[in-house]
Amino acid sequence: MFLALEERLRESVASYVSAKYGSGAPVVVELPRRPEFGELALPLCFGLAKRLRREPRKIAEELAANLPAIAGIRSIEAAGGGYLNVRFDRGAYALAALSPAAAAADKAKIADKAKIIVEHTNINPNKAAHIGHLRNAVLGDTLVRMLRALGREVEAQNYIDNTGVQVADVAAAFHFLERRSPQAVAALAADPDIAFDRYCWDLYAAVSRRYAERPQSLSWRTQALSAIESGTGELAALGRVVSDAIVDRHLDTMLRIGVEYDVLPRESEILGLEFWAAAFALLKQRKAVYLETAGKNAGCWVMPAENFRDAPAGARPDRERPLDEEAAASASKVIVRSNGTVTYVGKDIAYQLWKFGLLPGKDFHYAPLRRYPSGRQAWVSTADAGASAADAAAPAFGSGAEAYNVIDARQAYLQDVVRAALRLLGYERQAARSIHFSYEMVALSPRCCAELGIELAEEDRKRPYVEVSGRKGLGVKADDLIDRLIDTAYEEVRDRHEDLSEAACREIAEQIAVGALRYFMLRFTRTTVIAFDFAEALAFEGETGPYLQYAAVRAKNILRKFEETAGAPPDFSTALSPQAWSRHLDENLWQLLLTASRSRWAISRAAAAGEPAQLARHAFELARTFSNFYHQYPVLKEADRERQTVLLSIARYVLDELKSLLAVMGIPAPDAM
RNA sequence: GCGCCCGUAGCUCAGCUGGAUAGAGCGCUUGCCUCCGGAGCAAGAGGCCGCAGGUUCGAAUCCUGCCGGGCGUACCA
Repeated sequence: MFLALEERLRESVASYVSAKYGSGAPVVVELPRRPEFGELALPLCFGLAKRLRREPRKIAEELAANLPAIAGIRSIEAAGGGYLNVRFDRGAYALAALSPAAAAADKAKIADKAKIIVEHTNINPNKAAHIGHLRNAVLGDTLVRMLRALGREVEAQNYIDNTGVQVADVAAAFHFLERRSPQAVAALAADPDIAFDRYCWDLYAAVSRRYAERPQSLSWRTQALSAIESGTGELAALGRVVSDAIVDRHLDTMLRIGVEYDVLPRESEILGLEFWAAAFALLKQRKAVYLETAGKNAGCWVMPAENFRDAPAGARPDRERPLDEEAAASASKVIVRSNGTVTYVGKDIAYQLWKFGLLPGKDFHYAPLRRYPSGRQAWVSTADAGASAADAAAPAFGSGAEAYNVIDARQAYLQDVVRAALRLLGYERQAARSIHFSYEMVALSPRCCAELGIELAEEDRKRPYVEVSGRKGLGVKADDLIDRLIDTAYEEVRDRHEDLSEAACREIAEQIAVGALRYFMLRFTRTTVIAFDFAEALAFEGETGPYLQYAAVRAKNILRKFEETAGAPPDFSTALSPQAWSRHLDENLWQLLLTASRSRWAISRAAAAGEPAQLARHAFELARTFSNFYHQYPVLKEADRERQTVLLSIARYVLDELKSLLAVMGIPAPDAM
């Protein structure tokens, strides 16, 4: 609704201005900073002023007087130093916003049908998920939901690095430290009394300590790594048992917060089905990599640094000291190690190529992994063509037109290397559409460390925050945080609802916990380091998920109580005339309705900016405006029937829009709180 | 050293492609239940937007240089 009108305004003004002043510049439309300034503002006269060498205010006045009428817009006036303030025809706008046609018209405008692949979560399957992984999953899942809400086809992929060092370390720990067989570990993983992911969390920290204390035990890692890569032997079997069981736990954890995946491509298949071999052949053929013969990288296949660094120091003429050979070698990126095994970057290059359908003749086989309660089916890659019945039924994964890689900012360097590989292979367009959707880490605040009883090293004590480290076992586990959120919410719900059963309270508490957690992760822009603090994460008041949920509950209550006492409400889309709207639509009501009507605009703006936090902000603004309305307008006590219908229809409309915003953020809308 | 990110109210953060009087939440102070549940509403105090230059009619926003802080720069991912 809002989007359509904004579009119409932009086009109309642009064509008039280009005809009158010959300016082809795109017309920028912004939200006025104060409501008195109208619904939209055009700052274009400032730009015109320069070209025309006239005062912006004068141009604005001229435009305001001469612009042709635009349907749905009541007035355009000059304001301030040269703004054009635009006011809508409120009655007509309200009527249109509430009509089912408005929503349908928005949905019909799907710009692009091409498939988008969003890769997120990507947790090493060797230990329990922690809060950093939650940020990744919430950002990724919200991105998926935003794009889907805008009508795009989106494939959610969760890449499983089941052949890397981290899994090798835990496999080695079971083998060498605990002397357990794959069968014994499988039994451990199946034991309902043992949280296997937590068990591995501790074991991973233990083996890392062991490496630090006795470096010679690092040979365990080497043995495990090569066993896993060849796929044979006890250590390889351990690796499989560990990673499969942990992946299952991760899916459980993520499902708790409403995160689902379409497909889990695994690194074992990148290797086993020779995706990597095919990619390596391409890289060699294009001379994107070469075999280093001297220096510290001797025996490795490397990619020279100038391919992925825009301005290497040696290439800059203003630098007096050019890069010497030693430095050049150390800046190169090793793709294949001297022992012949491939690094993560190499495997990721193969994966990215597959995502864009650039490995001819290569595809995974698939096996069904789990069916979500929502009905969505998750698949996992497999090398085994034997499961052919299911395999044949699997959707066509991969071959996307665009890929978002939700990966934390610390991996920017590796992402640059992967993109450089695409470019070197001649896939310039795909490289440009392989987007590193980066975000800063979640660290632990000093207070949080104190609360967890973590003893900090001397140098860490002075820091503003401490990095989470799986290797050190330092962090807050995702499930622990979710449990605490539920417990805290449960106490609150219990206090407020003596009428509800324990199970009902529990369900509401879970919804509140998810709302609190997801909103917490979304409030921050992607470039902000979150210094995690329990007090902040567990807050349910102010700008929090539960505040938004509470606004929805209040709207539901109004409508429910109305129905209980007065029967079915009228059809709001037809019950009121534009005149009726104009009679009752005061400034507050108008601002509320207007804010609600901007939800789709907010989604597309947040998607375009790649910043889910903007969406969170908008949803909060809507909830806040509604809370004010709730307090100020006693809907059920309203004696004037027509006025009551206006109020009710606004409540209905806000509820619908708020629910759709919550859904895009993956936040449940409880019936009661 | 080089690259990227951050520095805005006591604290935690917004501020969209430069635009109108710099915003929110928490905390603090003060009001508000004859109520559709207060996880709320209203009001108030609180800001050399790190510093210094520059570009511009106009800079929290763009450029340069400093000063703090973080991350990266692995044959880990």
